[in-house]
Amino acid sequence: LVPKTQTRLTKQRRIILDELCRIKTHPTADEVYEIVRKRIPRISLSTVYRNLEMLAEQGKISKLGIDNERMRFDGNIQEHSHIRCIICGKVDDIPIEPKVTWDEDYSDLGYEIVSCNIEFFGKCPECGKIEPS
Amino acid sequence: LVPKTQTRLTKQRRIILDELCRIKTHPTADEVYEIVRKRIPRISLSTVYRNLEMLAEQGKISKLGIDNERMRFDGNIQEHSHIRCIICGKVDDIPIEPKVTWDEDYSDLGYEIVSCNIEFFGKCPECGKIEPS
DNA sequence: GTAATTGCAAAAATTTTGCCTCATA
DNA sequence: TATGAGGCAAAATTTTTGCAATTAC
Repeated sequence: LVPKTQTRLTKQRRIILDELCRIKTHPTADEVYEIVRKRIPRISLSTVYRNLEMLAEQGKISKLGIDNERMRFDGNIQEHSHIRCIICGKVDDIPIEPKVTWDEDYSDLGYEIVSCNIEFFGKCPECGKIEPS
Repeated sequence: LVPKTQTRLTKQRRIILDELCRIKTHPTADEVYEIVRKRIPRISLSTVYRNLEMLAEQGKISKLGIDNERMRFDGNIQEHSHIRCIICGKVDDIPIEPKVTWDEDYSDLGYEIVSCNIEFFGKCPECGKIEPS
């Protein structure tokens, strides 16, 4: 059995979540720190990191991009998508480009859309064997 | 006029590109360093970084994920996609989920596909004004 | 009261830069 | 031979960790 450890709603945690839900941008840890510091001047950056991590684990916030991402390089410059193993982090190529369509008119976003990238997530053959769903 | 600066094909650059095209994985800079080191034992990690950067700029290799990505957090846990400005890096929400379809049968990848993420790239209203295409 | 959490400082991990030497074109 | 590029070491940047003090429950 896993000893269930309670989580306490500290002022720091509450305010970090509160601010993150309020703002429309997608701040980095450092930016969250600067925002929260206006309400808790003595908060430390490591508290921000720890709480962002915990809130994301609990599904109360989400992370953009890939967890612990370091830049990866690809010698194949043909257009192709990737699939990333959610267990071991391995990245493989997907040979055929999927199609992306949307019904909504995105023009009022004000963005000029240039391209899009699709990344799949799944369990690779090895990890699927070890941890069957 | 921009003084065109020539690029030289050094042994280091040639071998980095060669190895990156050979392997099917998508190594980090550090992993490229370890691979290339078998052929050029005295190469330095900074040379690897510099060349990966240059090769990517020249379009001879590509980078997975976002350039200079730091982890970003989002207080909105509704499923939604994002669009990232290719000029200033700002990330905005896209309200309606686009649809992804594919014709190919991906089952022989051996992956159990769990989800996929679509990220759009474009010019945000501000940057589109400054640098019209 | 107990143990989860904080703040601080130091360490770890990743990437970039300065500078002098080397070697490609 | 001129200058782009490399090697090395140091700096910069981002994230994690150890620990004593604090605080939510």
